[in-house]
Amino acid sequence: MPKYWLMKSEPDVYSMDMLARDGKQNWDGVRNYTARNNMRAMALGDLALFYHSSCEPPGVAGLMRISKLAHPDPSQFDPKSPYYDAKSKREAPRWDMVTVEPVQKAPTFVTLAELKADPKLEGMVVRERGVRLSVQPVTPQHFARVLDLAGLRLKKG
DNA sequence: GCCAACGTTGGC
DNA sequence: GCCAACGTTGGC
Repeated sequence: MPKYWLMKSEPDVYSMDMLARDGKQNWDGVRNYTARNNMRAMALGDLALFYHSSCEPPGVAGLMRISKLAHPDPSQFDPKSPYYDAKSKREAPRWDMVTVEPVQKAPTFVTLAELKADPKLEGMVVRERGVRLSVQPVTPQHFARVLDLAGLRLKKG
């Protein structure tokens, strides 16, 4: 059983289009323990919604797949990186990243306002005010509904 | 640009 | 181990 996720990125920094162009990307820079733990709970083949945050409008821009399990994020050891963490030791890395690959850009961008307006998406974490978790779990029901709104269709296995 | 809500840090 | 202060997230 695959699990489902939502992962936020500011599109100015990294967007769904860039992921589609790059083919795969290390999801680095996560510096929140809950978000990190969610990445550690991911399995190969898990699907994630690519969410654009801090932009107008915020919302779901596409679908991606986890292609490499959580492994240490090298930026934590790089003093020149904005994600540098002086307290993290190489023998005990504090921060992980996963590698993601694009599945498909959403034919229809689904805005946060639309997510909030949909009765079927009640309880979805991203809708909650003040919750700023950048890697969050999504229920299978919510996930299927968002794919529907986005015009995304999974190939039948 | 504002600022509420949050997570983290560090003094005690 | 409490909790105030601080820095950050992220919608608006």
